[in-house]
Amino acid sequence: MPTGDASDDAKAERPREAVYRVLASIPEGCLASYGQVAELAGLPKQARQVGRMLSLLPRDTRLPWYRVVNASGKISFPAGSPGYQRQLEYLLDEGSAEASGRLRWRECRWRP
DNA sequence: GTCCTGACGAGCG
DNA sequence: CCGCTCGCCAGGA
Repeated sequence: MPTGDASDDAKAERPREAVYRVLASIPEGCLASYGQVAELAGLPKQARQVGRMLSLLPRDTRLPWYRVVNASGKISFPAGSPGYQRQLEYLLDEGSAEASGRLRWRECRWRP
């Protein structure tokens, strides 16, 4: 076999799994930034990749995607959009946000 | 192959 | 605090 592309497939799925793992490890009541998740997943400087993966998650996923916000400490959906509303709901539920929509940032360190 | 887009982030004025 | 630019990288047209 002239090429070792079989390992490429496995390689392509590694980042995805790593992100899911980190995502699932975010403690309830905490918030993490895309960049933080990317770094913990071994993908430094690739916050956008994390965002893209989250956008591909099925609606019925059990992963706490809503605990991920941007580095400004805000929801990365346009205010008022469906995604924004949904995420805000979850965060209100966990006490990570106020009714006004303002998020309560907490410096959370955890072990993935 | 190139060009544009995107649930981002840091830097600068 | 706001808006703009550039860097990063995967996907789709």
